[in-house]
Amino acid sequence: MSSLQEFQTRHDLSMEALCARILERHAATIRVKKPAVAVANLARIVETTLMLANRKGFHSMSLRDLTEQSGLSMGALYAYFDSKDTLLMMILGQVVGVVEEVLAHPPDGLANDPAARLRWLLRTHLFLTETMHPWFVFAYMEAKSFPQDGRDLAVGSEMMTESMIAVALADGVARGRFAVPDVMMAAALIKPMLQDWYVKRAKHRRRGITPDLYADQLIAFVEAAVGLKRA
Amino acid sequence: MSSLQEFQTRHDLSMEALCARILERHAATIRVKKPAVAVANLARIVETTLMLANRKGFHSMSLRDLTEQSGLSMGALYAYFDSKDTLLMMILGQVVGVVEEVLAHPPDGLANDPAARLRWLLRTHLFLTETMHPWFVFAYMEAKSFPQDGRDLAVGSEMMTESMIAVALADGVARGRFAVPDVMMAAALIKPMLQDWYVKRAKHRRRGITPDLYADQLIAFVEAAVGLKRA
DNA sequence: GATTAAAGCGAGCGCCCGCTCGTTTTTTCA
DNA sequence: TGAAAAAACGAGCGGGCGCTCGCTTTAATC
Repeated sequence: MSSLQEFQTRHDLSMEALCARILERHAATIRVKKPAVAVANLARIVETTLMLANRKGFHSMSLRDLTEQSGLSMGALYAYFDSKDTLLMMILGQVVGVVEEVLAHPPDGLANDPAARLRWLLRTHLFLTETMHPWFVFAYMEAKSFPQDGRDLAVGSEMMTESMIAVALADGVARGRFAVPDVMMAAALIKPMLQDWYVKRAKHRRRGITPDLYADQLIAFVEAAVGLKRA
Repeated sequence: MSSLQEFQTRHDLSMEALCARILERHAATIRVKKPAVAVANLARIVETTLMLANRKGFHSMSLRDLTEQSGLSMGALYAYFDSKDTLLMMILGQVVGVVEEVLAHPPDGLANDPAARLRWLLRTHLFLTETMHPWFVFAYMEAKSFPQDGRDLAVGSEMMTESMIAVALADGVARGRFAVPDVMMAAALIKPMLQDWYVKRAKHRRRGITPDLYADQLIAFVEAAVGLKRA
């Protein structure tokens, strides 16, 4: 896997596909029976929520804003969630779920090449957050105001990806490919550079940096930092 | 300058000193005449605001929360600001002002040593954000909900520190000390590692990482990444 | 210790919030 | 085609919001 386009053909992360998953997960509480209707409306709701929340914050977005922008009535909204917090948790849960799915299964053939595995991790993370940009901005920026279980979910997800980086680094050190004094610290330094892609995407865009370009530059920067030696 | 303690003796960033500066800046609108009283109450207001806003978001913090936690009445609060947004801008303005002051004046003797200047920038930024931790968390997390001029202020401040890093890198490249393919990109990658110290301080603390330790490790990581050659 | 200015107080105003629920509209299917 | 089921509607509810202002308390001055 090497380009954003390839990544996006491999994984269906369209709004419809993502909302179909949300519907599955919350079938018990969503009152609308016909899946086609439910998915379409969930898509409208989530799309609008991400737009408004990322513009002025989830808490500052009122449900009246949401009805106006989404075209659904107040009553219709409450057929999909039973409180504003539940709406938040639907979105967050989907983000965490996708991260788990996409990152936890690196392709075969990378098991014996820590440098390639690290490259795959960085690139895949960037392509994932690029594809689901507003979702990740939402999860990152609203984390502070999540209910307790949402906080735990988000922190757990963050720790998981960080430790995947750490494992790749440790493997590289063991095989003599990397020179890293403190593996956990290095992983902790790499993570915010990954996150910066979506947190400050407007800035990077303004500078003409594409996801592929950012990936290349980040990988070069990290490989120099961890002292990569040719195999 | 090499340790956090040294930094803190050099710069008075106590709550009182910072609020005295806020008072100066907003003397025109603050209705309380006696400086001693005004500074003391501003300190209570700002301290409480940072605590509540960093816990659950500035917008979710009500002024009634603020009266309860600060011990001041509603009327007393409005002797210091004329709207909740003004309170926000007071804090933000002080953060931006201090960054300007502290970072814009590197000590003499670093002019001809880009590696030392880069080290000084990284260390000083970390020590500054460590000393004013809640202020920086506030400015970073609430940025999205700033009024337009606040956003511009924050973005400008961020760009300034980033370009100071970029200038040091470019100087190093020109003098043959660094090997960096794209100076602006490298600076853009370094900035989020600086910010991670205060954004995720709880995590680093849990791992026993002190500011001095983080500074050492970050500097080592960055110097490897930019290919530092001995002078 | 009286006078006056400074500081502090907090109930109350109008507004908008999240959410409910009786009603209407649309869809389904014998 | 008409009755039942599903979906959508939106005015209205209690309550908390930012903010004001007439009043009380504290401090300074002679």
